[in-house]
Amino acid sequence: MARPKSEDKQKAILNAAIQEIAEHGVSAPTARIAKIAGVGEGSLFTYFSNKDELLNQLYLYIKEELRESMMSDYPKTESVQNRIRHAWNTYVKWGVANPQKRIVLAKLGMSNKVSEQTKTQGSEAFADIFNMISESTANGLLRNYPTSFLSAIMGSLADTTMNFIAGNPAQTEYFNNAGFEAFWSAIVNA
Amino acid sequence: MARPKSEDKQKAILNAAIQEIAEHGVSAPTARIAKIAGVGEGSLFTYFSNKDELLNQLYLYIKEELRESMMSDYPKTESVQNRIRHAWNTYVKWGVANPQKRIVLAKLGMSNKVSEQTKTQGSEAFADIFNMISESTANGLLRNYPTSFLSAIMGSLADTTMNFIAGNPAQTEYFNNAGFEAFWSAIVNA
Amino acid sequence: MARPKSEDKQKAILNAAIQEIAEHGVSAPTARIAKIAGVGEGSLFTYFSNKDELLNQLYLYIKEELRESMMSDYPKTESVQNRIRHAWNTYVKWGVANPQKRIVLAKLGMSNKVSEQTKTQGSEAFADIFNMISESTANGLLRNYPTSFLSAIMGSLADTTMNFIAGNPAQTEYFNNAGFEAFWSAIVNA
Amino acid sequence: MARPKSEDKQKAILNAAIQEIAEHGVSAPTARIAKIAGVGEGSLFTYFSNKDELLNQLYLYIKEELRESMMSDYPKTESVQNRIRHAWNTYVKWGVANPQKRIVLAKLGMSNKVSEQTKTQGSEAFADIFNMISESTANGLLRNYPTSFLSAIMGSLADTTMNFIAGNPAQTEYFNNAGFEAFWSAIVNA
DNA sequence: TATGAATGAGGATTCATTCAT
DNA sequence: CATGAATGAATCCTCATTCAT
Repeated sequence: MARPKSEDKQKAILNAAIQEIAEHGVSAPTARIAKIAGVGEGSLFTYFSNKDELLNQLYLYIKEELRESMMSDYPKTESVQNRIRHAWNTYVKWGVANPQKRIVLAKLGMSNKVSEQTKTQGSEAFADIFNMISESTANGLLRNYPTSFLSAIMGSLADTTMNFIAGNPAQTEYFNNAGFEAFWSAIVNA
Repeated sequence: MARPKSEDKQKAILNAAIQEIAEHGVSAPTARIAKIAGVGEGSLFTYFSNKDELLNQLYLYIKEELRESMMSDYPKTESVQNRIRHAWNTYVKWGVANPQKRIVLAKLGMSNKVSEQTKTQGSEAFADIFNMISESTANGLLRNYPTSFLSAIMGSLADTTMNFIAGNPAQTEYFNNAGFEAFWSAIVNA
Repeated sequence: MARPKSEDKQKAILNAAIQEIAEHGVSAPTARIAKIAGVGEGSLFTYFSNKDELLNQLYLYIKEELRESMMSDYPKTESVQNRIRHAWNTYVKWGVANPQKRIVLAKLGMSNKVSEQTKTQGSEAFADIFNMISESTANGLLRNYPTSFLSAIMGSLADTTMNFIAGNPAQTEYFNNAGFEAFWSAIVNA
Repeated sequence: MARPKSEDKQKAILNAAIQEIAEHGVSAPTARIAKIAGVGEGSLFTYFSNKDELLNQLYLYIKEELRESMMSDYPKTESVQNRIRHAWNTYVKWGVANPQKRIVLAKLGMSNKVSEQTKTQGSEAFADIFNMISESTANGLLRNYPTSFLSAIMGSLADTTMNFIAGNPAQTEYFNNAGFEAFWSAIVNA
């Protein structure tokens, strides 16, 4: 019986980690994360066996949230361009709405604490988008680049776009459109 | 803090820092950096007043090296497209030839140890390119986006390109061309 | 703290403690002991108010088991030499058969967690042997040393003997005899 | 140049460790050891890479001191019995004079932190005594037991003797003689 | 100026014990 | 009564920085 491991507390720790890591980097002390999460220093380790584990779980946690954001109302039946646009829009929207999570994802991605396996696992969530791009390459709509390259282009241009929106929130619409325009031109078969 | 006699030692420290930070991140101990540089761990602090200072100097050191690589044979008199292509090529070439420096630049860029001022100062070295893009926007060759946005697009697509080359050295030529093609399509006025 | 229903669980904990302490020392975590015992980590504290209490009880538990081993078929009516030989044999036999318990007894004996009172209490179980030696000293069979000294000599030589048997199980018989021979010569009145 | 690693400080740490471990066991905190040694908490780790290393070095340090005590005026040319008596006397004398070191040696010997290799190395210092016993066995003076068994008997009886002296300092002479008498009877060929 | 020993604040992690369930 | 989640004090160790040499 005993007290069951609370999912709330686990999430509180993950969210506290987001806050702290966004602000102070991957080296943010576990003690501070615990404090912000409102749990004891030791409790963090009942939910994550060690800091690395926390970092890896955090990476997947954010990726999963992003996936949900992008996939919840994914228009499977629409045209490819519309679907790509939808992916772009939802990604940018999420990034703008969750600047800390975006930063943390980037910091974790750079860190050698997050394993390749975790990164791979994180990417798998986006298989739908990957497949869509893959098909569009096959049918000649997009340039004949490796799908992973096209995906990476999307990621990097969307990130750049988000950075500019973050710096100029008033021009969210403008940069979102400009970014997509550039992106689309970059990948579409001429 | 007067400029110390040995400029060699200063560079040895910077280069050691590149090695260590590339491999172990910004948290690489100063003691290890000093050891690899072949100087005493205290000596590091006669060349850099503290670790943050070292990190900021390192950022500028690498940026400067990159600038030299890109600008040494910059074809001032050629067409804009050729100059942009030259910038792209030299950037990618440098990045491929100096994977550690590229990683370090990225890690330092993410870190909150490198000040905004330093980052700004690092960008100033690329004023020529910035200006060229600026002019090309004005004369209608490029899309009418803020120059900083166009520059950022270049940076992010070039980085993406380098990542793929790093993963597939045999296809250096292919990805360099594909990346540039995408980039050029992204920015050129339709 | 009222005597809990399950005496089995109490013993399970004591036996688990033997295992863990033999292998990892007195600092073996209560959580691990509980786990091996198959009880919740909190339950351990319903059987023993704290770790020190567990350690002290464990000391007595093993001593008591040893006493039973040595006394169950104690030949009260035989000659002194035979009785001493019987004590020696049963002690060595027990130690060889229960190497972990022997180690734990030694580790607990060294530890400052086990109180003097507990140690005294543990010795009282061997009053019969003590008395026998005492009488034998009085009637001139044994050297005129304090009984406690003679007892200690027996303990240390038996321990040494067991160590050698542990290292050379094939020569159990040999070392048992050699050890007793040395012991008897050491204490008998010349 | 810099400050040279002070041998004094190293010894201060070892001696502080003796004090603390004698009193509080192998789990004595490094911080407290450092404090008693009069050095910073961190300094301990410039002399010993970690606590285990400290423990192993401490074991050898004490063994070496014991060896010096026993060997400094070892009467190589005297009769075997005299030499054995000398070894016994100097051992007991050392143990009585250094009760803490004796306890620490015992505690370290029990601990799984001290490696077998260290223990072996610690024994090698007593090769002279070992050889003497070996020869005496060969020429029939001592019982025909393995030398290591005879050595162990000496160690255990001497330890027992020291324990009694520690408990009754006024009877040092008595127990020393009684102990040796028992020991000699135990090992000499009848 | 160069060195690396010295330092203590800081950080990850463990663990006996408590207490909600 | 049984459980194991919750806790924070305690512990080992690291590291930027200082300073004696």
